[in-house]
Amino acid sequence: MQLAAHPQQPDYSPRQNDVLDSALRLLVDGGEKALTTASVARAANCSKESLYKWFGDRDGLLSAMIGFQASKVRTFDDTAETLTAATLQEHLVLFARDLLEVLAGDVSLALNRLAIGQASRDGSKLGSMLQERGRRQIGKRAGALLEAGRDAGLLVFDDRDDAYDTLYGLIVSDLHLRMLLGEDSGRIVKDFGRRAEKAVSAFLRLYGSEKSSARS
Amino acid sequence: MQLAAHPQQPDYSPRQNDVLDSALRLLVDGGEKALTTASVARAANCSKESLYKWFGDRDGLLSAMIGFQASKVRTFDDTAETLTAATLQEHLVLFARDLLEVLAGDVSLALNRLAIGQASRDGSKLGSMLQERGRRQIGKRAGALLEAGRDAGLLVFDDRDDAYDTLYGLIVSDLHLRMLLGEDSGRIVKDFGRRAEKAVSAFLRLYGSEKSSARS
DNA sequence: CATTCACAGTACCGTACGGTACGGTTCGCC
DNA sequence: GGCGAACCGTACCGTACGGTACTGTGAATG
Repeated sequence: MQLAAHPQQPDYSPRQNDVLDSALRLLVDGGEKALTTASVARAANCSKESLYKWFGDRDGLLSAMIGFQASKVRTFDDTAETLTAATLQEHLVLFARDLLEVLAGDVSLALNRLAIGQASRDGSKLGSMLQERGRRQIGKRAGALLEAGRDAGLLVFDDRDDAYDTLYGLIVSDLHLRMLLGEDSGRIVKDFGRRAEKAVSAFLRLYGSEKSSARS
Repeated sequence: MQLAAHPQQPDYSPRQNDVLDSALRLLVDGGEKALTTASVARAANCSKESLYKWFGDRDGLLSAMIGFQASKVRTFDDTAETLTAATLQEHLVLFARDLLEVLAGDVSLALNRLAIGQASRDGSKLGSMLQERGRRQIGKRAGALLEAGRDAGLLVFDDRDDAYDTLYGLIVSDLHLRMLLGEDSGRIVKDFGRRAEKAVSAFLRLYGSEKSSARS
């Protein structure tokens, strides 16, 4: 479990990180409407003037929040050992569970709602930022895993992105969107473990070589 | 292509439908921020007072917009004929294409963004409304198709919802979310036909009986 | 001690929006 | 013609928010 080092990026001071933490908390609790500059300043015990000095304007604050949160997601590579059919499946299930946990997280949902809300505005790089630092990053982990599986003769596919797209769809389907829409959490079965296993099982039936016999 | 008759619902007068149309147009063009009561009134050549009389308040207008749009989606059942392996595949591909077209539609994207933006607020039934009238409705069509396929011995599954969930994931994956995030449309391959075929092919490999030989 | 810097706290400004009230106009009805 | 309902256009009100300016304060620096 290693924090991903992001060489680029301005990177903020500890004090500013605290402020961003407060802002994220505020966003999670009350949605975008609750995220006013005044309320952020009050929650973080700082002045509005400092907010504007550090982040430029409100959009700058939002971008900083996304970048800050992204800097905290772990991107650990776990494909050191040589893969067997069993370990490949295990790693895939682990990946699927992690993906579902991340997508279902409070902060992730709040930030995605925020970015989607801003998507209609022209400039707003929030969407692409989230896309780049979120899905792309976790996708790299999956991509490495898939290629390792292919190198071990356990998976068969031409295009890695296609395979990953299929895997993602099998794991998530429209669950993410339903959560974003605020569907009563009671109706969403939180059994991510079972869902992950089923998705991986289906994926292996589609892309597994005959060498990897996956029985449900 | 038959309009679905929705017996329930208040249903608005033609004049009010025109207003809702203008409001949707406004939402599509400028996002939620552009959807002020004043701008709606101006675009629809009506008075704000009438808006408040007809829809109660701003939230009532938003709800009415969703209900209005949902009343326009066609839900035609096309499973009259007896299914063969070829026609089943054909119908599934048609369904997949329609689904993608609907999800990629301007109005659909705008309304989903709106509902997601409001999801953090407590009350806001917008999310469940969209869910109920959108996905549920089109899901009924898919469900009927899947069960017809099973009755014809072409598909094998225990739980219809599980099968539909898989089909949906294979078709859409995270494409919907990426569009909602406003990903540069240039990067999204608009080749829905090809995507639909690949998804259905994978689905048939997973759920098709040996009776239905699907070659890619 | 004097100076400077970073910052909190607060007051302030302009604007924009949700919602309401009112005058004027059209249309149907008696 | 007289009357009322529906409704448009606009003016209006209260409030909330983004952003700026100002004052006070504590800590570092010389």
